[in-house]
Amino acid sequence: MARRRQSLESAAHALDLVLAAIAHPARRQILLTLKFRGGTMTAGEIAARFECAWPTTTRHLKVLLAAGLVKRSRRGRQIEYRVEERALRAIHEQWLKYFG
Amino acid sequence: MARRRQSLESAAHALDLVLAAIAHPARRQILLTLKFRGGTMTAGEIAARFECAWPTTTRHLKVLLAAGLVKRSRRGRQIEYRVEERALRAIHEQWLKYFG
DNA sequence: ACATTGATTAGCCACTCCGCTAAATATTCA
DNA sequence: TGAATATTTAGCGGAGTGGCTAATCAATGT
Repeated sequence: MARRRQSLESAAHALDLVLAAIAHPARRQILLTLKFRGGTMTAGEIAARFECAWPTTTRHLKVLLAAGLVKRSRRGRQIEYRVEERALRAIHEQWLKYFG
Repeated sequence: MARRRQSLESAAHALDLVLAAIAHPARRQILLTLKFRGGTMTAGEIAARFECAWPTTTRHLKVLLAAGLVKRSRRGRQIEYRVEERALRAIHEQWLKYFG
């Protein structure tokens, strides 16, 4: 039962991370851009498409990463980010579905 | 076309308000509580169910109100809040549907 | 080894958010 | 009118967010 409680708490925390992540328009835009362009882009490609400075984009990516909304992997000198749409399902599964 | 652009911008802004509103766990809890208890509660009933001080709850309600997620109406000395589930649909209609 | 390219981390600053308490604003009732 | 009740508004303070520039790390090519 303690385990059950803990897993519920983790789930709640996960939802929290996801909803906090998508609360910022720039991060939603990053996810959409990734999705629209085949699901995978390098950090540079992403940064190039946004007005804000590269380090700012990096930080947004870090928030998305912490929420599980993107994964990354190094590819030579570049780092590839791919969108993890699965993580978005928590929004419905853990919250939205309770409403009509 | 100017009108079209403006309406898109308003929609984007509306989505922004909704997502910012539900980013906070207390506000999600308020919406769930409202829903669970028949959709309508007075400010006092809501405040009584939360640990934070009454003015804090009032401010959360204000954020939800600005996002269109609740409506309120005075009922004698009390103020009734009701959940507006319709506003939640923007999440799917204007963003989530673009993902798998 | 060294320079170059790709990306992150460090650190600063302005602003917002969210908790609180105290004061103000309805509305009802005596 | 004045007291009591229900709720909001004002205003403070600490913590977090998000923008920036400068510095750093990692991988490649010469």
